[in-house]
Amino acid sequence: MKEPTKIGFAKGFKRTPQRLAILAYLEGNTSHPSAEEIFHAVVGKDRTLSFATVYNTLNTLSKAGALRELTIDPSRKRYDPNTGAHHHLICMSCKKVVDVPEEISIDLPKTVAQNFFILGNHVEFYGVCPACRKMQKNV
Amino acid sequence: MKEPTKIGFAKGFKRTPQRLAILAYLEGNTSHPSAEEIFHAVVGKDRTLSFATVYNTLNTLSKAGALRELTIDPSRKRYDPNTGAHHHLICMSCKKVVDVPEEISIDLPKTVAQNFFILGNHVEFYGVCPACRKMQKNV
DNA sequence: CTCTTAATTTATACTGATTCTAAATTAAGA
DNA sequence: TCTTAATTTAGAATCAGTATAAATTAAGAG
Repeated sequence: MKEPTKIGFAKGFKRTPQRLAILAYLEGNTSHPSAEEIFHAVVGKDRTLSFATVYNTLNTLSKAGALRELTIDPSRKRYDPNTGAHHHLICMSCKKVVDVPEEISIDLPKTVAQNFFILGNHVEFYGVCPACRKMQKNV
Repeated sequence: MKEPTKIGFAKGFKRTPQRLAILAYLEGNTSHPSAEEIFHAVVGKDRTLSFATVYNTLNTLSKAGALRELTIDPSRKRYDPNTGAHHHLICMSCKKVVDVPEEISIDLPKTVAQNFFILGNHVEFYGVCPACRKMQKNV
């Protein structure tokens, strides 16, 4: 009598080949892919996959809390299967996004918090990745 | 021989009524408006304003560093005339965005920073604003 | 003040991301 | 094996934002 460990396997969710392929691609993925990137990667495994299914699945997983929608890129959503508290390092040059696995606790003085009940935070660090640093030096 | 204090007034930039109206609306504005909100607010003052001009002006101001484009809202860009280092408090219920005027310095251990050259950070605090807290209690 | 010109505005067409719709398919469980 | 609700699908629709090209105009020269 095992509890299902993953969304998509929970009661009321069907174990479709499309979902399994998307989940397999996402599992442990740290590249913060967009819907389009997910579609292209997964359609290679499951030829029948449609774009609409990618969106459906991503929305279902997000609502179920099994996936985090990142609002980091001004032009599209990116998806992160790591739902634990962590942060991101963004290369301002090539736009690569890298995980910062630490939790960061920041205390805001009450005056600053303006009576908000604070539940969490997300830090985006902006910088230049090693590869881009090298490029810049060569120019 | 005054230096122009604002973008849009600098050499090579024309002082058009549309720009002046947009700048006037943005000046000191802490509501983090979207392009659409800006258009609606400003078209009331200057009937001739077009949507395209709003985008043109916002892009010009952003490139010139007089305006910050916020990537906070998954569905559209928001604009912040406060270009100094600060952070944001986001109500998860009503989506209101409030400024956190403090600078926050976070040191990342080298191992975590993965050799990125870090230039800055932006913290999003997620919480529930006072108004929404009251609502929730009443439900 | 008038002229010239490059910057700007505008309407409109277009793109790209995402959502919606409605019909066809299918996993799951009786 | 059957039934049914969940899912997939193609394609249309929507929405934010960008591109285009013609018309307008601010600004500086004379």
